[in-house]
Amino acid sequence: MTVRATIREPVVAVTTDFKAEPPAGIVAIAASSSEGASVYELIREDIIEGRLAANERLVAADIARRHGTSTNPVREALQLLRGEGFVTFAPNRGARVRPIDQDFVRDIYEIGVLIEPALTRWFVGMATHEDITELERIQDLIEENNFADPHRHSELDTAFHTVMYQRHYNRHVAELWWKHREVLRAVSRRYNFTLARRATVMREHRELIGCVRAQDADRAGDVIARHVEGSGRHILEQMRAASAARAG
Amino acid sequence: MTVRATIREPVVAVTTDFKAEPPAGIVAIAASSSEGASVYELIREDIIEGRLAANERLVAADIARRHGTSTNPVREALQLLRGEGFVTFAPNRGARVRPIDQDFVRDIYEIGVLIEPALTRWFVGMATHEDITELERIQDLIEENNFADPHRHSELDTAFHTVMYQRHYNRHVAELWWKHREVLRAVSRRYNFTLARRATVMREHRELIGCVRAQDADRAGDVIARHVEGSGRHILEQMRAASAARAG
DNA sequence: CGCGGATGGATCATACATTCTTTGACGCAA
DNA sequence: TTGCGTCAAAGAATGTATGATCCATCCGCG
Repeated sequence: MTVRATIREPVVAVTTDFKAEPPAGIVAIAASSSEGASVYELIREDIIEGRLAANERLVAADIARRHGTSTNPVREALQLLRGEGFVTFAPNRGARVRPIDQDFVRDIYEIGVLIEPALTRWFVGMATHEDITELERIQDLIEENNFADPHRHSELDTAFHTVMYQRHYNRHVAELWWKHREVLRAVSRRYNFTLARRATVMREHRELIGCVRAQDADRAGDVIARHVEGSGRHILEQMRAASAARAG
Repeated sequence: MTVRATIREPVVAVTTDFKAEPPAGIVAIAASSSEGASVYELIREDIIEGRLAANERLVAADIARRHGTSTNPVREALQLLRGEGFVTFAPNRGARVRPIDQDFVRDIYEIGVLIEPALTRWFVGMATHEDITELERIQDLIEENNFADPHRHSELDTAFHTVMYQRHYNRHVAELWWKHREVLRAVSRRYNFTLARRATVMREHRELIGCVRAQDADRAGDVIARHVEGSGRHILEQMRAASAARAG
């Protein structure tokens, strides 16, 4: 939350500095107003981060008061979120938070398993020498960080995949990937990486680079499928563990 | 447009009567109000049907006047459409129609090629004898109609696929499929089926039923991939032909 | 248990303030 | 004359405020 306040100052993008950004062409839905953080973003964050309980009612007037605006922008933000699937509406009964539960996460990562291999296969056929160098550079940074700074890992990991997908001709698929990626990133922020998962991530990234270098698109697709599948399962396991801990 | 006026009367759903409906659990975003046709639906139809030109500006006040409402519901509808990808926004410059062009259609059907095989494979493992009977019944009706009534074919064809996907556990994927299906259906309404395509559709549907009966999930997935791919290419070809005709 | 009012809130209609974009007229300079 | 920058006015987007109306839910009363 407080981080947002500092965002206004011009961030000098050093080449080694990674900030998770949508692949070019995908307009971060972002603020429609001049304000740094739109109501839309605030509500969305609250939902994904779990600050709003599942199925909690979203009363327009309350939200407006809380964020110091009127109901009109709030209602528009809620409609936007509805279109994106984060909020459900019942006629004349207003909006509710769509639960970001295990089913939701499973649904999301399964879509990733279906589409990322296709994106990856395409990338293998389009990769330049510079792309491979960039992938290796990022992977070096990932290993250098070695999960010490979770947030940095998340940014680097996203950058790794963005290098592969950002130029894909199918902007819808790329956008689909990006939206799902954001959700999973937010959810996984709540948990830590197991040692097993850390090792697997490193191995699979290196294996992937090898496939790209060897121009083996099909194997790259398989690796990515395994990678995404494993990532999703890992998050699900963490969620299960956490809910089991809460329960008893 | 005038058709909408009759929608209010209760449609008695005879079993042999097919009306394309979203798979259970998918709330047709539909009206938030009591009105039969919400502003949302009207704008959406206008975009998909091509009545609104690509990149045309969507001025809230105009739309409100045209539909006899105030700007408030219109703005919400536009945000909803933004979330669904039918409308693009530029800060302080309002909304524009996202072009439903060849690239758009290609993007959409490619997503279908990626996800429908997974849905189908799952269905093969879950299909009951009743499901197969239902598929055959629908296919019989399709062949009986034999493309004579294009609208009826569209409804039946959608029903065929809905039988397979409607019970899938991953509601996100099912919803994704449904949304894309609706778009493709609307676009393809503008064109006719070639004779070649008609034959292929029949053959693939029958082949698919055979796979389900034989419990061959992988082959069913392959058939569906080919089926969706072919369907997408067919629409694209029609669009190309039409635009070539316009141009020259 | 069922019914009727009370209440909260959704939905919509207006009206208006503010800010941004666009556009075209105008004037100055090459 | 032509090109270009300036600037004011119009057109819209965006946000605020307020009231009307309708619907869902709750609560007390019979």
